[in-house]
Amino acid sequence: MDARLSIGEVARQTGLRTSAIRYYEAVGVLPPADRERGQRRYTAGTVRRLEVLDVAKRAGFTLDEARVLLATGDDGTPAHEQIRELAARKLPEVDALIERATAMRAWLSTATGCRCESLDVCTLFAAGDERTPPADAAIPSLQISHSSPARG
Amino acid sequence: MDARLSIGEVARQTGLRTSAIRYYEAVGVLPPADRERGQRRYTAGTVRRLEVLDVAKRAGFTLDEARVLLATGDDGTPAHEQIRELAARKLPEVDALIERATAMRAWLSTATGCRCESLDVCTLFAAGDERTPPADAAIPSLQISHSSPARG
DNA sequence: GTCCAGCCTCAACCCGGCTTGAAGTCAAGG
DNA sequence: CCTTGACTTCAAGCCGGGTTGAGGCTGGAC
Repeated sequence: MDARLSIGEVARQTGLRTSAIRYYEAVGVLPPADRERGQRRYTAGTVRRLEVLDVAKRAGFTLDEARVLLATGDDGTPAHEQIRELAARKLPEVDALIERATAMRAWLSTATGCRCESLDVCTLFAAGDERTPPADAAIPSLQISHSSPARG
Repeated sequence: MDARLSIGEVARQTGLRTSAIRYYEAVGVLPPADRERGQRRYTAGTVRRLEVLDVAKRAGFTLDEARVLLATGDDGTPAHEQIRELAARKLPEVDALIERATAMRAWLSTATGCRCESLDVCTLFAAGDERTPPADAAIPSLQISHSSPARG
């Protein structure tokens, strides 16, 4: 169960490079691994965490945020407090991502069939308000309510 | 209609910084703008493109790919050929993104309620095969078919 | 006539997220 | 023995996607 995996084996199982795994340790996303004659030894739990990390990254989490997701106390207790906080913050973002990705998907699949002549006419680029598209409301317009990009 | 917007107005309408807009021009995502006494002048079309760009970026497109989406000939003709190609390539990726984001969403919303004691027990971190979760199949496990990360 | 806002260019910098390379350790195998 | 391969550290480099700052022009208000 704690089959003491080498970094190479973890890399193979996760599809990551060893350099990335070391990097994750260096920046604190993974806890310092146990050493056996100087070499890192991992367990299946690490592989699970790296899979969670993979999904989290693809869902738009930074490594910094992912750190919270993967953080546990010395006893292996997940940091539920912080996870709940993070979750509350990120849920709307993930929802927005899904909404946008879905719009993009529709747009792309429409795009594969579009043959119109000019941008001014192309419903793919129609804006909601400035140039009303040809009443053909079935075409996704990529106009999603967007709170203008949060900028520092 | 081609209301000759200044870069500042475009920035206001899109929520971008002027530096970003100039950068997009520099890297070819936007075509070189018309100049009026040295200053860039845009039309509503540019604002539309920048909105498309925004969605595309959030759906995981790089600027390089977005360039294709926004590319038009001198006549304003969308580059449908390339858009179709790109769409065909990206659709599965966008689908995967949606799938993952949806899983993440479910996970996060489960996470807000989880109170278990240890990682080994926490179903949030359960792997599909090594440790079967407590038969409670309603809990999202973040185990999504994943083609291992494409690495150069 | 001088102040200001808003634009211009260009080079430099920054940040996140790794990768790469040099130099060294260690265990097993021929 | 000596090589091979997998590991170690550390510093430096790279890429995407911008931001920042210096130095300068321009046009309108006071």
